[in-house]
Amino acid sequence: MTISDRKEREKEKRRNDIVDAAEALFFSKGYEAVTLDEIADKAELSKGTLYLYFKNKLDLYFFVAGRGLQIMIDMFQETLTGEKTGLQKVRAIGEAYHRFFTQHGHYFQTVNFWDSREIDSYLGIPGGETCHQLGNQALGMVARAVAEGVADGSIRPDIDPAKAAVVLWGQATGVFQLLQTKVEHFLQCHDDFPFASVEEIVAFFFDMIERSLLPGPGGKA
Amino acid sequence: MTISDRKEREKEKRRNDIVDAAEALFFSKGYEAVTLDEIADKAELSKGTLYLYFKNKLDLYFFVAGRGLQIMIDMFQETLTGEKTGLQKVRAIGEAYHRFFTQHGHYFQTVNFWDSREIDSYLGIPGGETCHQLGNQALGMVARAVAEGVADGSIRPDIDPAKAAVVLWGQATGVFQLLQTKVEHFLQCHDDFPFASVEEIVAFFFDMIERSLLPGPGGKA
Amino acid sequence: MTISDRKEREKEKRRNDIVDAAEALFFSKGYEAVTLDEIADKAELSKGTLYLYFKNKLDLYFFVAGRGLQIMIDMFQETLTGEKTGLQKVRAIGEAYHRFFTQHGHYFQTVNFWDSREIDSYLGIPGGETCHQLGNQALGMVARAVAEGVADGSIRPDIDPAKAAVVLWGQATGVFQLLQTKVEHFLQCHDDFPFASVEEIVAFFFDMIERSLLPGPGGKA
Amino acid sequence: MTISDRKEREKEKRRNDIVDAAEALFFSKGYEAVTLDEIADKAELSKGTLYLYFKNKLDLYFFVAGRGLQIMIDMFQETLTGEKTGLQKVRAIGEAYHRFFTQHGHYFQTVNFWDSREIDSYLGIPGGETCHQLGNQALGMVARAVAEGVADGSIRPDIDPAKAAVVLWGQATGVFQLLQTKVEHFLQCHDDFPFASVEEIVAFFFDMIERSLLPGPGGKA
DNA sequence: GATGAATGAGATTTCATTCAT
DNA sequence: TATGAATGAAATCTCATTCAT
Repeated sequence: MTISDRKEREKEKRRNDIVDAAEALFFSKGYEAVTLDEIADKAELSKGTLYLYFKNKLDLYFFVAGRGLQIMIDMFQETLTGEKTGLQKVRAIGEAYHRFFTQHGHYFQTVNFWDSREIDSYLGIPGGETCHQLGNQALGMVARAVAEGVADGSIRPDIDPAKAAVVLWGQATGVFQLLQTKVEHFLQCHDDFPFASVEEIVAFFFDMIERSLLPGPGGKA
Repeated sequence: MTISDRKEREKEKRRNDIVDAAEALFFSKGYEAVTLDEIADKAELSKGTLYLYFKNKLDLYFFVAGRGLQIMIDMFQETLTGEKTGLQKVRAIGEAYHRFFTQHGHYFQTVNFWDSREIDSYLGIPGGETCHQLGNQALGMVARAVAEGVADGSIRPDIDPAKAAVVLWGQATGVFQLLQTKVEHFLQCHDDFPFASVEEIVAFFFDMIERSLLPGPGGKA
Repeated sequence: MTISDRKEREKEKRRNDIVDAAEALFFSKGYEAVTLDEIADKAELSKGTLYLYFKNKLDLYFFVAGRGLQIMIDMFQETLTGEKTGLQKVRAIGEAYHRFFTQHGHYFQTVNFWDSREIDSYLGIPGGETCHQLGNQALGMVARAVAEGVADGSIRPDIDPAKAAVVLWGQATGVFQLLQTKVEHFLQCHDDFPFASVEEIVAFFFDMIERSLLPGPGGKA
Repeated sequence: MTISDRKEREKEKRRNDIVDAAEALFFSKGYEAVTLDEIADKAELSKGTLYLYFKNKLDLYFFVAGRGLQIMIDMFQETLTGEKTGLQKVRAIGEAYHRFFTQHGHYFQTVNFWDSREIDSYLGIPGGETCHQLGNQALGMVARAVAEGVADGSIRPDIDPAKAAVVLWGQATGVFQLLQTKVEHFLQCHDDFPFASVEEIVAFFFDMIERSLLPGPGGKA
């Protein structure tokens, strides 16, 4: 029992060491620029060994993305403690997602990399499956928060939690992605319009979201 | 003059033929799966010749994305004719973007591919520069529509057009991307929540947007 | 004594189990296509354990070949019972070899695999040494039969048994090998010549051999 | 015309250079011990280039075998000039085959390597197809010689040329192969029987063949 | 301009074999 | 003895890109 346990733990540790090495490289050079030889070198292992632990380069990358998703989910979970209305929970998740984006930009990128792939392209790859699970888990948290908000009256009653979760998730991801890839440029080029800071944009985004969820006279006819 | 003009036109035509060939392949197999050999074959040219017209594979892909952006912008422009309030224009652009996504899913994907790249990775590549211009143009159209709305009172006055444009663009793109890559799965897996159809999700999204733009009592303090 | 005997027997049994597993795989997929992982799996052992019983993959294969040689030799021995002239014994061995080829085509192949290797490549490997012994034994049987034939007058007197044994062995092996590897094709492609059945070819071969061994006027000057 | 001709010739030359390099290595170390990197090095080309000219390592090896077969066939053709009876032609081919074996032992080995493979394993590989053609050609020469012998009365009339060709080919190949792989040992180990020299064995073999082909009283009923 | 052969790097994969436990 | 993780070398294959003609 203890022996196989130890083996299991060691195997897990080794896998982790590899992901550590890969992650550092992926973060510093991007997916395409990294070679498996480099990863093997950095992990002080042979290339063949990598293939004992991962199906291929993409699988390895998805494991990094999985880490990112896990960190993100942990941040969500942390933020949900304490008494909160549903709407407050939605906002809390949104802010946690934003903190995740800010504090773990590289992980956000890996998650996005995964997110922008068609499902068929990662189901069947262990790392991809993991991401899939975690992605669903995250979406479920949003949906549950919305449902609570509908139940406790902090969110307007005509909202379908599932629809809302998908839309909220897509919106936030899209906005953050845009900020990540184009932000430098937007803050420079104010030819037509004076562009605001990233923080202002994010604040505006959160305000928009809140408005659209609040109960009020604007209920869809 | 006329000679070099003709040369230029011929060169342009040839470039177009190549993009035609590349586009068909990219659409059917995705960027990575397509080889320049295939493109050269399909264009009935040698591989080396491709490099006379394009800097590299990515450049070629960005030219396809540029076509997509142009189509999208044309759709925007078309929809903006007639008497409309600013809010109606914003909605019209949103709906045109959605039509673009629906009717030109493959182009939407190429545009997204470009969109998810850091600026540095495409400035300096002709195709990338084109995308950059067109992307800015599109964003400008949104900002202008918002500004008009603010001016004509159809959009609440405390909104900054530039911020709003960035946020709106990111939101819509993120939602559509999510629908494109994960939609099949979402429509199947309604374990916790009954997932709605794509149309319902989109409708909900537009409703959210409109709510958040409307003038009303919810004005940010 | 009894303990080490038991150990020995157990070791032998284990070795046999491994050869059983390997044999099945080699027969179905050929030497190169089989991996030691597969063999270990099939034998329900770890890969490392295989190396406690065999020097390497080739050694293991030679053990299979050794089995084949033993079966062949047994078939030779069986066929030599009863009153027979030397020529009849030679023929009997030839027919037994042919039965071996027909009934144990896979073993014939393994034997051939060994046979076509240079001596240096298998001396020093236990399985190879075994094959070597058994091969010599088989050749000796042929030589003895020829010698008997010379003695009893059924084979022409100017024949040297050793030379004849080598030649007969090589001839038969070569013909059978050709039949095994190319037979399907030969029976189809009769463009220039109407190819006969395998049986006819074998019959013709035996007839040739007999003619060349018979005493008669054709004695080499 | 001349341009594409030159290209063709150059391509052929390049292919030949590669085969030259590969041949030298295969001859000195054997198929398995040679790596494609070595071949590329020796040919002063990149490994990728090898794959422009050959499907894989085996294909390359078969091209070497093809050279061997061509040399062999040329030796056959040379020997068939001049007035000869069918039987004399058969013998001449046999002796040429023996010279090929003696003077081009390495080529004989490559040919044998091919010969011992099942047809399915090399059809579909260009080099294998070439070998197949050449092998058939060689066999056809034997069959034709036998047919002539039957026609001119130098070979007994009840012989079927096709059957005889297959059998003769197999016999000779088998005997030579045995001599090549085991000869050193046979000439040493004369425990039971005094082994003769290689030459004597070959002479005996040819004598056997001739006896079995000659017209005479032993005609099969 | 146009060609296509050549490159060189790297992904992917496979495996026999070794070794620490 | 037995294990199975790790190795390291190699085969295979693919491709974007370059370059001599």
